[in-house]
Amino acid sequence: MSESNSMKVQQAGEGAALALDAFLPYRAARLATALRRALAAQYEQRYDISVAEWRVLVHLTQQTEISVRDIFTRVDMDRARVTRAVQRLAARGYVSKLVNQDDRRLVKLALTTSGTALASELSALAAGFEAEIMAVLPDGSRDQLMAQFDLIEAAIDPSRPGSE
Amino acid sequence: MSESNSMKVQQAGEGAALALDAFLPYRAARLATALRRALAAQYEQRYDISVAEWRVLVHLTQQTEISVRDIFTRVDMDRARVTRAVQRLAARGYVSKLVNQDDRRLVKLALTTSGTALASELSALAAGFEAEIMAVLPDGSRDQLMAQFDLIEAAIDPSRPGSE
DNA sequence: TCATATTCATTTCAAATGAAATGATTGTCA
DNA sequence: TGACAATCATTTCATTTGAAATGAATATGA
Repeated sequence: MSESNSMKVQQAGEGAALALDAFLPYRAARLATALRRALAAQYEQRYDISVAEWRVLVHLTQQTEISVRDIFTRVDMDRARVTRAVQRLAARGYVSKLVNQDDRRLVKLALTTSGTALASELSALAAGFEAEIMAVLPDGSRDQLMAQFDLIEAAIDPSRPGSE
Repeated sequence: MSESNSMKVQQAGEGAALALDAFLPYRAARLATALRRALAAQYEQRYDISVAEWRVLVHLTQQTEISVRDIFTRVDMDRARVTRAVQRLAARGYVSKLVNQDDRRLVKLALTTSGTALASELSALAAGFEAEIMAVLPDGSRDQLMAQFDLIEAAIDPSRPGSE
């Protein structure tokens, strides 16, 4: 510590002082972290489910008989993370994992009965959480936000337009 | 694989099928990741700077003579991550680290001359990146987004209202 | 048909992460 | 004043992460 330094320290300012609090990537990251933490606090200990596992579970409520690839291309996790989440969920009996006989490289994932029950509980929890937050925003904010998010994502990665 | 299973698989649906694509925490996470990746792609290799280091640098353009604590309470990184980012930045001469003589537990961080120069380049890069994205949104979207983000964050953590 | 390329899920391994422990300093209050 | 609590930055250590390697299966094309 207290490095013997002949380095010159310069006052901040003058240059291009980026306003971090109004900088979209920073604000988006901060918002996402706050939301993730607050939501995870409601299910992580109670159900012993990680964020990655939560995402896989909820995704499986939308489409069943789906592969690992189907999930990680949409859910913004890499293949390894999905594989691990699925392993834990399968080990606990929430998800069934079968080989797709049409293409035996693929895995056929589906919720089990207990997985469906758990996913329902988690979905209800999540919906309630979101409703509480949305209550503080003006009407129509949600659709507005989603539309803006869509536009921004399209601007970043033009190869992934719209929903799918 | 192909676990011998007598588990029953249930069709998805019926329960509470949460619409993931319209679920705020999920969409915020996806947006934040997309933005972070796209921006980092522009500076990580070119300047050999990590995301954490970028945040510390830019934060130091806003306020100098600041402590590790000042940064991690605002920048959404834990203490260890800030400490490590600062260490790498100091080792490369971008940041000076001195003991605060008023309270010798605290560190007094500041940009060096070369750190200021680097931060300026990075800020310009970031501003350009953001401008490109904002160009696809209707006028006024930025302020609208920031206002909405503020409200949401306030709803999540009432102890951290507004900017400060 | 056969050789090669591609795709998928998993595993490996090095690096990043963060909760808790540590050591140093300052604050509190009897 | 002195004992104890609180705060700060750092380090430790076990876990998580993700890029690349692996092995298995399918697609391609000569």
